[in-house]
Amino acid sequence: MASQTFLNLDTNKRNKLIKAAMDEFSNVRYTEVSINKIISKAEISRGSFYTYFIDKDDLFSYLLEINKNNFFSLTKNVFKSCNGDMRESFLKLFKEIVSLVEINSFERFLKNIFIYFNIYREKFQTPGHELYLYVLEDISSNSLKGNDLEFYFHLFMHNLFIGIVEAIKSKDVLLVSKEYQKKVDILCYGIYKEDM
Amino acid sequence: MASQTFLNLDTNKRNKLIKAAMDEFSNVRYTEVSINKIISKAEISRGSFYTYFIDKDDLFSYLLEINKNNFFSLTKNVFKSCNGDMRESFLKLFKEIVSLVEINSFERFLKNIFIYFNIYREKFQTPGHELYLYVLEDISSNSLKGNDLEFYFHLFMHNLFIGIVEAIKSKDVLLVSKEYQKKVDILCYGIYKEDM
DNA sequence: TTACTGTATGACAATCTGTCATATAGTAAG
DNA sequence: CTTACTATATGACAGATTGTCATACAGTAA
Repeated sequence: MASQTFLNLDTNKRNKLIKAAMDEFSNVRYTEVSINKIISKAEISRGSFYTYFIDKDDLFSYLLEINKNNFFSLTKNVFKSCNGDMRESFLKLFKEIVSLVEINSFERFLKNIFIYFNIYREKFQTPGHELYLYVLEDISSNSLKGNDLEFYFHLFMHNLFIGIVEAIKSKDVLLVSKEYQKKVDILCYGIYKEDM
Repeated sequence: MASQTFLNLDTNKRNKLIKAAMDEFSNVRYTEVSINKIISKAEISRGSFYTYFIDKDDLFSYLLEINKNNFFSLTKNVFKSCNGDMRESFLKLFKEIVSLVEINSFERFLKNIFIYFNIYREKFQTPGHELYLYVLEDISSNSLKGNDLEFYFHLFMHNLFIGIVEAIKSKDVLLVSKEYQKKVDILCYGIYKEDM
């Protein structure tokens, strides 16, 4: 997961590789991402690359890692601005991320994150728990049932991920957005009538 | 998606290829599945393979297709035996599938189905709607809110998939099983207190 | 016998990946 | 200064993979 050698590298050289990798991961499907193309774009030798990273998965997980912080702070801020209400926060998060995707036009990278997340998860740990701890203080659990805040949080977060993928895929963001809201409401209030 | 040429094939020859492909998809990660290995195991030429299928994804989607029916009828039967109750049915489905996985020891294939489902979904349509129509008559919607039965069904189904992946991965089936039940209950009754 | 259609084949070009022996550069010690 | 050591860089190489294509074969209909 990014060798010391890589971290010791001159900033420019390091960024050049990161840039090249981000570009590649943003333009083609994960399966088609070619280390060859990345190293030639970054103008480093094949051998060097393999002293920095073990393989494609390793590189990908590093890219996720360095993008993680943005996501963490976005989440925290949204929760703050919604007074910690789960429903509000996750509705807002969805909107924010969708517009981020539209603006930054690295759909493909996000797509890869979300679509290949399972691959990633097969090898690496998700930072889910870490994220939870990071925003915990900003979540309000007053109006929630039971004692499973972390469980709820992960569930909502997962649902958010799915929603984002759908939004990126379908391009009919409005429809997907409505469906996402429905799902959030189901998670909040359930599908069974109350007098059951 | 399986050319006519392939479908015209002598049954033995066809099954030999299916078997070889199933084996391969059951033993290694999707990314590592090698068409080379499949054709040599099935004793067909490289050229032949490519008159049958376009590429790996195409082959995979065909394998899913021929496994689909088993899943369809399992689902239908479970719904019948649970008098159409969503909660009961999806709890039971989970148990049934988990034990199926244990018995049949083609974990890797199922793993690939579930883990690489997103890849599949990127290219192909899921049979979700078809399945819904197939079991519709056996679903009871009396005690459910609103008018979104199909939406609910997909949501529960998706949740089931996630649960199965987790079960296959973790091997601590008991824990995963409990978490799955929790999720089902959240989908049924929500996380917010009723007097909200 | 001819012509046509459907199917099979494996050599081929174009990749790609991970490794390794070798080279280089920078630094610390004698 | 030079010896020695460590960190880093390199690209050739072996091994594999993929998709294509010209060619061949076989069965059938005219």
